[in-house]
Amino acid sequence: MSLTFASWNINSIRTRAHLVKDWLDRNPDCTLLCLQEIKCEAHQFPKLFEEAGFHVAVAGQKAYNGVALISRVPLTVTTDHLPGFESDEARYIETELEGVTIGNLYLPNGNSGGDAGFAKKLNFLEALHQRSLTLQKEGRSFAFIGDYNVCPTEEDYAPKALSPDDALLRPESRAGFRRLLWSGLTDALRCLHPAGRHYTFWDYQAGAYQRNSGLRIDHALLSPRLADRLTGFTIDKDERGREKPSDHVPVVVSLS
DNA sequence: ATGACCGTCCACGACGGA
Repeated sequence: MSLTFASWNINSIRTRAHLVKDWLDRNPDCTLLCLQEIKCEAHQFPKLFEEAGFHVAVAGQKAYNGVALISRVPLTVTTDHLPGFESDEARYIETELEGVTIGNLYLPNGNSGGDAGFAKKLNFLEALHQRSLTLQKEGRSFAFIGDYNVCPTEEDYAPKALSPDDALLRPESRAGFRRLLWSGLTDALRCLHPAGRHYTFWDYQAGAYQRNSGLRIDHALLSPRLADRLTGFTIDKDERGREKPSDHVPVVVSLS
């Protein structure tokens, strides 16, 4: 049975609900959309999706962070936080869909809050690694999809788009991402495109999109049996050119 | 060479984002 799901850091769902609804209408094959940075509490999440027949699950908070699921089929939430990541911040929600566990994540950026802020980023990566081991031990097929705030290699950001000591590039951040790969997971984009620059984010400043000065920070990591079903990983770059866009674009995973 | 954006809130400036 085929399955298509997507991820999009929307940078405020209340500001961009119409863009999300338009996108869903133009992508009828996408069963589940994972959102990050909704920047609101559950009760503030726009009602138009449920009014249109979608199923919605929200892990929200005031002003910052927040993740949500919008589904064409009824939703079962397995957890609304990442086990082992001790924090009030709403950064993880997980569902099970057609026998596949899908973890929707928003990793801490790690540039603010000094050493403690960076440690929070590494703690999240380690908790995600533990989640990977747990799910594999349980024999489950799963995907971790979302905004990782990590450029895994030098090929994953435009020259000079970030300062060399940025938290998105730090060796410890990249080691945390590689540890997920070593646990057996497959980077969907690199599975299909082993080389080449494919960005998912362009800063609002300095005409970054027009200059294609972007980053690859939105990723989908797949468990082994799911990776065997991978048929497509699409970056919907055109969304960045719309009126009042998010700074991230949707990424879409297709499985056979 | 430099600066350049955006969304949120006990809102008109500070903070976080990346």
